[in-house]
Amino acid sequence: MITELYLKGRLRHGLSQEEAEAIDDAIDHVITLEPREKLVTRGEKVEQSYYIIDGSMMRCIDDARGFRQIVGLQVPGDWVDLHSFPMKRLDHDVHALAASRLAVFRHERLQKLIDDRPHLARIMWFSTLLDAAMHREWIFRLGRLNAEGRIAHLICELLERLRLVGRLEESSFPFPLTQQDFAEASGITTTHANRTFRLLRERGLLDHDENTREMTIIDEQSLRELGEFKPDYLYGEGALHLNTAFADKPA
Amino acid sequence: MITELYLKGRLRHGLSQEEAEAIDDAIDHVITLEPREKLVTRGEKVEQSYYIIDGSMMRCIDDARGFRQIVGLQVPGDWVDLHSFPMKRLDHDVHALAASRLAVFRHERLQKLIDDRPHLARIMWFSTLLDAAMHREWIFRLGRLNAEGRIAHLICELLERLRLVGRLEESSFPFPLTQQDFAEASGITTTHANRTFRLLRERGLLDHDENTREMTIIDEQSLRELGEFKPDYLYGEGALHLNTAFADKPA
DNA sequence: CGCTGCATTGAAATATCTCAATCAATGTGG
DNA sequence: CCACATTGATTGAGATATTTCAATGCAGCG
Repeated sequence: MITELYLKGRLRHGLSQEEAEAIDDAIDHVITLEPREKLVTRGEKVEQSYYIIDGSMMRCIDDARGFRQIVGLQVPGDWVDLHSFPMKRLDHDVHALAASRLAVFRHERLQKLIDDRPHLARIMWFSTLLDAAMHREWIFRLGRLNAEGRIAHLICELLERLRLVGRLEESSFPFPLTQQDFAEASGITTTHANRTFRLLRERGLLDHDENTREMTIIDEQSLRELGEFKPDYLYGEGALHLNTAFADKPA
Repeated sequence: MITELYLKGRLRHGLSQEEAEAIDDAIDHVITLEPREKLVTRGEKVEQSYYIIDGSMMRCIDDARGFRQIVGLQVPGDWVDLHSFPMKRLDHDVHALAASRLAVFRHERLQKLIDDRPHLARIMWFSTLLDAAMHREWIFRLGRLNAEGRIAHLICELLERLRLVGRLEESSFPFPLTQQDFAEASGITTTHANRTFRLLRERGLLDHDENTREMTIIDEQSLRELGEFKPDYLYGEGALHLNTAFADKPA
């Protein structure tokens, strides 16, 4: 199954086998992207949405001087821009981070998919609401935390999301973000992001391999405290058993 | 019509008369709130959603020390927490700002409403996506703008949203936010918000009546430049010959 | 080799926060 | 009517966080 990670750890049990297959069948084709390749430009009219099979993407808005604010990061199992299906255009750009493989869904095809299956329409609605919940948490992160907290929170979020879809091996941080990316996602300068990482290193919360350039998370618990990270917003349900809205009626 | 402002200036033309009436008919009852009254608490399980007939609301997340981050503001014509319909609980608190009148929709009733009318389901999906677009713009606002820009941007957004639903008379700012509220929505301290307002006043962009405590917007154009405000993310009709998603198929 | 991209550091400038205090308007109880 | 508490706006002075600008180092790569 190409879309096997969709909502994994969240509502996967709310999808019947038949529905899951119907989603897979609705794929138009699969594309691959180079690292950092641009996929969609703000304002463009779009006719299809993308689902991440493998890789990672970012969504960003540029300021007047051309500096970038990352407004969202997407991992395997996420739709990059499902909201463009109802909206028909995006209010932000979309780029690949790592080399990525995406499933392309034409909106026309999605329309048919949900015409036949109202339950799938609500599943898809639900996944765009998870994005919105993450947006709100990012507003909190930028509005209330200092540089250390912002970076700690972001790391915790990514760890948790990768864990949910089973893409987290060991404790090394498997996400292709440079310090500049962290800065652009955290509303701080690259210089300051660098100094912040040094602080986190000095406190023994994480480490950075000089050679492989890979980050290792040493003390996730302390990072959570520093970033005031509570993962409930990633589930849309708090405890999985609370959400019976969709689990009740698989198909 | 109680919900006559719903999506006004946006997709109102995408709603047929019959659909608009069906929404009104789905109202369970109407409640009123005192200024600053709390409506929903983060994490609570909810069985209904609220639509603002009159008044204004805020959505907020508290930090570890109990300080508040406002993550969203709602005006007449908005749903406060439509996302709780698919999500079943909220990741943030909801409070009234001004005295408000809300229409209450039981989820059960909403379910019936959209079971019969898939087009309405998509309309409601669309309105939660508008919220998400505003969230993204707030991430940009907090991440890339300084205090002046953040406040200017917020003022511009509220002016534009009130204009869209026809609730903007003259140039005075008709929104019951204190300087502390502005601070809590902008990731700055109240003290600094105060100094920022003084700056904006000294530059002649706005004014503040000592007696009535009312703010007057003098130079909206300059505020837009300062806040790098581009209203496209609000998906208003004016900017939106592109959005034909729902206009195509009113019922 | 000499690129290029990314990480790193220093020093000075600036934005913002913290804490403490004052003021004006409003509302309350007596 | 006054005394008093409350709320929101305002200000000052010093501390701190973050930015800016400029420079260096290091690794991979053609």
